[in-house]
Amino acid sequence: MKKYIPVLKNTKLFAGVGEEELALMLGCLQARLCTYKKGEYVFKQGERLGNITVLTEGKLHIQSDDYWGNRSIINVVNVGEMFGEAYAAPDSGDILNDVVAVEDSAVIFFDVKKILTVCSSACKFHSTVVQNLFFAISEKNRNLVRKLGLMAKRTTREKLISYLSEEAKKNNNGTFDIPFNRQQLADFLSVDRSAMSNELCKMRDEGLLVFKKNKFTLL
Amino acid sequence: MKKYIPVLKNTKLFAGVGEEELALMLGCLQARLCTYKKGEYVFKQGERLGNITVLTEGKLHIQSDDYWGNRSIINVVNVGEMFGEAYAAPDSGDILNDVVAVEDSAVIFFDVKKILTVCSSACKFHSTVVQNLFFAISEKNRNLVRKLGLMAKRTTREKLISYLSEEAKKNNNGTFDIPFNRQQLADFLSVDRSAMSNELCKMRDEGLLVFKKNKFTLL
DNA sequence: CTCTTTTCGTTGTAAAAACAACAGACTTAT
DNA sequence: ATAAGTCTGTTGTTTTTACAACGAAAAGAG
Repeated sequence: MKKYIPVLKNTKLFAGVGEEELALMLGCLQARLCTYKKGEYVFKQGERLGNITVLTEGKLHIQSDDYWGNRSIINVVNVGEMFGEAYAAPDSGDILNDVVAVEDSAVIFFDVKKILTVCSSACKFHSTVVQNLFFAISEKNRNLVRKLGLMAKRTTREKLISYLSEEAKKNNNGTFDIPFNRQQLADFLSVDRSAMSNELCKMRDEGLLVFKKNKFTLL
Repeated sequence: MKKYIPVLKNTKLFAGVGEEELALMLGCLQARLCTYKKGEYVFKQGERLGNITVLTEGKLHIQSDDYWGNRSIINVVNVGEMFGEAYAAPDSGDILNDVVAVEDSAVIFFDVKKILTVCSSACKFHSTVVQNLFFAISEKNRNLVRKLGLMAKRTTREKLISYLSEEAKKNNNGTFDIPFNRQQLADFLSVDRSAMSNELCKMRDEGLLVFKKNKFTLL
């Protein structure tokens, strides 16, 4: 687990905490490391959660499949990002989505109670972490609202334009890579893949954008 | 403002704080009361926010209108509920949605900094409020994910069934009132009103449910 | 390198939603 | 009580999406 300390140091959760303190806190917060092969589930819908988790290696999707097999990708978790923090409160109920590794991944679990309860001695950075946690969850909240704005768009084209514009803005560049293949992008936007592919090509033919595989350029 | 202390006492934000302490905290947290007539805006998209707010009277919608006039209702704020808490972090950026009074309303504003900074003396309940704030924002997070699940549904019928089922569960009763008229429900689900109305009537004719105005019964 | 599997674009058809327009029921204000 | 305005359901048309099926290109395995 030690080897991930440099990763943890750069997370939003542990912002402002030094490597030495971090090493101490790993014990204090009862950190556990688990690894997952591509395709394995970290959590499944309906489970209970008593942990806050940080992805230290790989990539995860937060998603759910409905009765008919339609998949909906809620969010992507990248290295250094946190997940499960919305279930930190004691009466949070079952988790609503699956969390699945889309690459070989490593996850560190922290005991929620240990984080929320101010500890006795060593960890003077404890209160920093609690505040970090609050800010991080606020940010996630804003991102969820942003995604809701995306999902509220009525047509596939509007969804694509909104999504790609945001990605361009995020990268400060009209050219950028998206973290999805076509099927995943369709699942993220909740549309049919072939219809989306069709619409993308129409937009390309109209001169709105160009793309090659996952690299897009807005014109 | 005093007259709203009983309301505040029952909010999730001030859970566990007595009325006397609350009276003190109002000053400590620099509470301000504002009232709004039906239809007035509390916040507009693009503004900055340095407050956490509690609705003490009336009803609000968090919504946004796109370029073509399509309205999307993100959420409803009822008496005793909080809003704006996702912008408590210092670098939260502009707010993404409008907040509008759908009834004559009263809102109490609290200074975010005063809440997050532990105060000197009187307010021994300060840390309670900070933890309440964290739990409340976690819950809102879960609700946003739930709404995303709704929006991910591909057809109007599926959206309706999901929404109405959740409302029934929330009320522990197959018969319940919804807080929307038809146009608002359509805006909440991001579908066309007439198409939705049509679908509702088809579902009624198929014997799935009955309704009269805002009162629905699932069968 | 060859074979297999996955990804992506393309097409045609069927289903669903958006849109527009309108009439009747219900509300609200005067 | 009347008139004006709003809300809701209904219908027909147009647009968009979903679905299914397939071939070519790309990626991965042996």
